[in-house]
Formats: sequence, structure tokens, C-alpha cells
Amino acid sequence: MFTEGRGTTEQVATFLAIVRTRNFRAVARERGQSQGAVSQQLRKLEVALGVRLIKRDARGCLPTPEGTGFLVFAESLLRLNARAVEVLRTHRIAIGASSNIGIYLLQPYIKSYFDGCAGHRLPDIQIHQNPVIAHKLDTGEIDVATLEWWDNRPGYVARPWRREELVAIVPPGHPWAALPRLPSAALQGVPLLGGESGTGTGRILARYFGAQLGDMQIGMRLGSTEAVKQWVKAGLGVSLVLAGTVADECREGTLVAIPLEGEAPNKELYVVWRESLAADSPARAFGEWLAAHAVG
Amino acid sequence: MFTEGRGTTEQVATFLAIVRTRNFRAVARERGQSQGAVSQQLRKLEVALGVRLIKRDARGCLPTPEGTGFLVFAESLLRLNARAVEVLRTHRIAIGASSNIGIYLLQPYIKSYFDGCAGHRLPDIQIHQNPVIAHKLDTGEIDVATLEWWDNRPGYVARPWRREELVAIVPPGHPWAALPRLPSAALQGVPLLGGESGTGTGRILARYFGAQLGDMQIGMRLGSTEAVKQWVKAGLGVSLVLAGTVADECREGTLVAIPLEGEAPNKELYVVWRESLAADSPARAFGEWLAAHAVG
DNA sequence: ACACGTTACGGCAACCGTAAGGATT
DNA sequence: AATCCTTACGGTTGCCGTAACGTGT
Repeated sequence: MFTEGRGTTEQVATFLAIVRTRNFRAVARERGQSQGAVSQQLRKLEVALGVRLIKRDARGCLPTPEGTGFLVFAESLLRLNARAVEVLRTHRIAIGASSNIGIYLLQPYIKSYFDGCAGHRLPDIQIHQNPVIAHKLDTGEIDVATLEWWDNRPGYVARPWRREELVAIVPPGHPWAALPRLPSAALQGVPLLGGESGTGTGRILARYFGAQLGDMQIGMRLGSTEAVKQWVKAGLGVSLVLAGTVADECREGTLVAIPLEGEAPNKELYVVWRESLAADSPARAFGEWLAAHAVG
Repeated sequence: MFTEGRGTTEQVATFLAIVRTRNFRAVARERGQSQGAVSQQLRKLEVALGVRLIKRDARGCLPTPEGTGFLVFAESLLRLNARAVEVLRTHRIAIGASSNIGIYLLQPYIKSYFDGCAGHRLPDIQIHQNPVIAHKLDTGEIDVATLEWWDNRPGYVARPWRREELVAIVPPGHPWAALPRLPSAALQGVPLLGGESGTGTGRILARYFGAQLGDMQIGMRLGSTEAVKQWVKAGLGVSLVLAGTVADECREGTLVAIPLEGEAPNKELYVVWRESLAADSPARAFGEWLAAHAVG
């Protein structure tokens, strides 16, 4: 299963190859086996599952409805197997990052960490919505994650990583663009564009504005910071985003970021990994390194 | 793998049993094998992975750090196997539901559908945050899901299910409690408690209030509707929730729900399943049935 | 004829049970 | 001495490659 051999995993891999190529002989060539063996492997799998997976026909072979249904499991199983050997043997790391972090903030850390250590191969990096990353930690698909929000569930180690300021962004030429700092009163009654949900930004804004009786109007929730930036550039509204997500645009002058007045709202970012990670595992080492290089 | 036999899956199961019982002989009895076979299975697994999983010691055997790290994969693999046979052979359904739906809205449908059909065994029902459910659809862990928010990703069928109204909730005795309908102006400047994130409620409120220049203040995000209800009961704020989530409290008089004035904001709920589900599969049948019994 | 999947057969590798061996309490 | 895991040995099972077969184009 976890390496070359002849077991059920090979049957599943053969099944996938058959679905892909629709030709037993091609599969046999591809997998370095005889054509009879391919027939036999599929047959064993079908008997084990008690279901016909492939409909053999004179003009090609197609998956049955059951076979199509089995596809998703076959893929998940092989992915999980591959991931398991990767973790235990090659020690390749899988890093998860919630969207904003993965897209805008993480690269320099990855570069400086993995460039320095010649022994490391580049890690597998997955970027998803915050809650999806949390779920992938659960299933073992990723070892260590950088998150915008964490619920302190048991079995995990969570370390504060950086504290990222929220800044207002406006298009160039906007009346606010010249201001050094934005009074919180200015935001009252202005339509505010929202980005990805489930990242805890709402809570932070509530703490910042709520105490000052700010009246904020949340406009559309666009689902991603990238979308928010485009809308702001187009003059369709203003927004509050993590400062690091607009560094490039500010340099190029396509957006203007304005820090908020007073004690600026900021979001705590976390590095999280499973407690069960070996103390000397590369994934944990990377997590500890990130936490040690906390900024802010 | 998918049934009794002697392959890698048996090795993984043996590994898990060893970690649990910490006694090779007990595992042998439990699995109806000789003790030598247990030794050998673990050994094969360790060789295949290239890692020592269990540290055998005179006073018991414990998982090594690598073994602990492998645990999560072992469990995921067996879960996936079990789920695969369940789907293909026993045809048991796995239903996912985002938190609010699973906790408050789904039960009557489950009851009326599965009570009526004697042939069906009760389904596996999983309740998680909306994005986690979406991810579990991807991995095949669930067949069909009821969701508060769906991103129309390809490969899935999404049907509108019901349209659930958002109502304001206040504690009994609150000044608003006697109002038949709540003017949207009343909510301006009032701290509003937020529930689970990632469910699209923010977008809906923005559409309702935004057009009317409403100024809303989002208070804390408490993460769950259950928490919101407790805070509202305690007089710490008011909130907007799906009407169905407070039906019981309104009947008991512990909360008062007030419909909003004008065209009330409402949330469209969806039933979603993978396109690859067989047209005659029980999961799809249930999904279609739900969609056909759409309310609102 | 040709291309394709199925089936039968012989050889080989893998796994299991039995049972003896070494270590620790 | 008792308990526990390891290891060696013999029997059986299962899988693979070869090759003959049936079928549809």
C-alpha cells in the first residue's frame, strides 16, 4: 500500500488508470504489468466491493454509476497514502494557510526558511478558507497552518505569530487619500466592502468601533481580498484589509492605504500544529521557527 | 482492504489495535489471529513505511513519535475504507448539514423521510461549519449536504431548498418585544450579536440595510447561534437569526422574535450533492426529495 | 485479420499458525 | 516462574506472467 507491492492499493490505482485511459492494455503497459493482471486486479476489487465498477464493452470500457461514485474514494485513498509516506519517510512538509496569509504574507518566510536549509525540499503549500484549513489539520492533510482565526480546540498547539494591522484602502484621488490617519468617525455610514468570511475580522472591527459607538455599514461580502481590491480600485467603495495584503498596490500607487486613528485595530495571526507532531519533526521545526520570527 | 482479507489495511487495523491495547496478545485474540502474525503485520508495516511505529519495551509497548504521527492517517484511511463500502454496498447515506440547519431545521425532514421508508436504515448525519461541510463533500465523507451558503463550484448539483426568514430576537420585557414588526431604523446604532461566520448572513443583511442606508453595528461574533441566544436571553444585546432557530424559545417565552419591517431579509438554503452520485442512489433520492419538499 | 478483455495454468512470493527462543519482572 | 515479543519453519493462499480463447469491428 504505502510502497510498491501487490495489494489493494495497487488495485485501486489500476482502477483509476482504467477510468482514465479506458484501455486495459494501455494500463498494463503504463504499470509494467501483463494485461491479464490488470483484468484480475479489477476483478478482485469488484468482488471485494461487491459491485461492478467498470462496464466492459466491445467499443471501450466505461465506469458504471457505482464506479463513478467510487472514484472520489479511490482518489482520496491514494492521496492519503501518498501523504502518509511523505510525512513519515521523506519528511516533506504540508503547510496550510488561510487565504489572505497564503496569498500575501507567507512567501518571504517560506523563501527565507527553505532557501537556507539545503536539506529541505520545498513544502507542499495549500491555501484555502480558514475553516477548511482547520479541517485539513484534522485529517492530517496538512501538518502546520497559519490561520487568521483559531478556536483553541484540544489536541493542537497554537502560537501567536504576527499581529497585522487593519488599514483602510481607497482609490487614488479619493478625498481621504491625502490623510495621514483616518478618524474612525469618517467611516460612519460609508459602505464598507467585506472580504472572506470566517476569518474573525468582524469581531475585531466590532471591538474597535463598537466601543466608540461607531456606526458602520457593511456592504457586500465579496468573498476574497482580491475581489475587494478590484472593487475599491474601481471606485465602488472602500474597505478595511490587512496591511500586508495591499503593500504592492500602495507601492505602485493603484491603491492608497490609510492607517486608522488611535489604537489601530489589528488581527492576531496564529501558527497551529497537532500536538502529536514529533518534537523533532521538520513540520514542527518550521512552526516553531515561524513563531520565533513573530513580528509585532 | 475493503473487506476481510490480508493486506495493508489489516496491518493498519492491527497497528491501531496495538496502540489502543498496548498488548500484542490481546490484539491477536481480538482479531482472531496468532500472536506471531500480529508481530509480523506490524513489522511489515514498519518496513513499508521505513519507520519504527511502536517501541517495544519490557513493560509494555508505546507508539514512537512517528507512530503517533501516523495515527491520524491510520484512522483516516480506515474511516475512508469503511465509508467506501458503506456507500457502495450497504448504501447507507451520509448527510452533512451546516450548524444552524443541522441543529434546528433538519430533524423533521429526516424523521418523516426515514420513518416512512422501512427499507432505509438511519443515515449518518454530520454537523459542522458551512465550509467544513463543503470540504467533506469534496472528500466523499458525505454524500449530500444542506448548506447556508454555496459557491457554485463545478461538479456539484445545488438545488434551492427553503427560504428562511431572518428575525430580530430580544429578551422578554425588551422595549421592542411588543412591536408586531421592527422598523429597520430601530436597529441603527444598536450592538448586534453575530453568530457563526461563513454562512452568508452578512451579505444578506448588507443587501437589506445597505440600500436603506442603515447604520449597523456588528458586536461580538460569538461563533454559534446557541451562544447568541444565551447572550440575548441574558440581556447583553439583540441579534438577527434564522426564524427556525428560535421557534422553541418563542413558544416558551424565553425569547421574543420580531419580524422585520418591509421586505424581510431571508436566506436561501441549498441542498447539494456531487454530480457523480448515481441517478438512482439513495443519497440522491434523499436530496431530490428534500428539494421537492422545498418550503417557501 | 485485428484489437480487446477473459480465463486457465504453472511458478513464485507473501502470509499465517505453530512453536521454540531471549528478555524482563 | 510468568509474561511478553521475536524469530524460524512448514503449509497454504494469492498474485503474476504466459498464452490460449471468445467476441465484436
